[in-house]
Amino acid sequence: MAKKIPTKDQCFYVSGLLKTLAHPQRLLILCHLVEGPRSVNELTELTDASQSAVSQFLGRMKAEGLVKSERDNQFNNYEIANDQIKQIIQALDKIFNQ
Amino acid sequence: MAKKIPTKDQCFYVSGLLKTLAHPQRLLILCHLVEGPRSVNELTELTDASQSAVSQFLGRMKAEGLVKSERDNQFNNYEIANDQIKQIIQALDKIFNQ
DNA sequence: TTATGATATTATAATAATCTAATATTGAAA
DNA sequence: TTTCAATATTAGATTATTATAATATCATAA
Repeated sequence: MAKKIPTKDQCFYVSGLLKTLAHPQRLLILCHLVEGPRSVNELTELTDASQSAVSQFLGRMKAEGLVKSERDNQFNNYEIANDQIKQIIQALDKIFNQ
Repeated sequence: MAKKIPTKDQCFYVSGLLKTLAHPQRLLILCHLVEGPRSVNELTELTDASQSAVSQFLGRMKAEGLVKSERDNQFNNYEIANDQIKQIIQALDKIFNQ
């Protein structure tokens, strides 16, 4: 069977996701989130970005559907939004980390 | 065994690659190149970008090591530079195209 | 209440990316 | 040698992205 080349719409959609992934600290945050939910504070400590920056990263990734969050009183715990995102991170890990 | 979180250096490197991938027409070009080498003209016809834009896309992707090119007289045939790049495209295809 | 820790928002300056138009190069063919 | 097709380069205006600083919100504890 012949390979299917993606449509322009698909390329727009996927490249939009990649654009959000394509930032060193957002990517690092997502790698951590693959391990499980983390609070903003935890993620701030795990990266070397400021609290404001991390909150903005998470806000953008949430707006674009890469992560979701659940409030636990003062804490806001973020996690990977869906399996496609998890699969991208895992695929990148497999390709570059072995 | 515990999962390995990438180092900052790895995140910089991979996010740099992703940044170059994260463009609808560059991504489409790469999807075509997975099928085999293509000339600049062919790629210009397969996308709806101008010849100048396609040449610039290819130039950037070549500079960043995503593609390589081989001149065949007047033609310049581009292809995927290495297996890691091919694997990224194929992984994305698997995740989003099925 | 007041204070405090956790998080979000806003504004802004600096930088980077993008597209287009114009022009240059290069090899082959006439 | 002139022409033409294929490709590359350059310059510029426009727009997007980024990091930082300052401030706001909001829940809890004192």
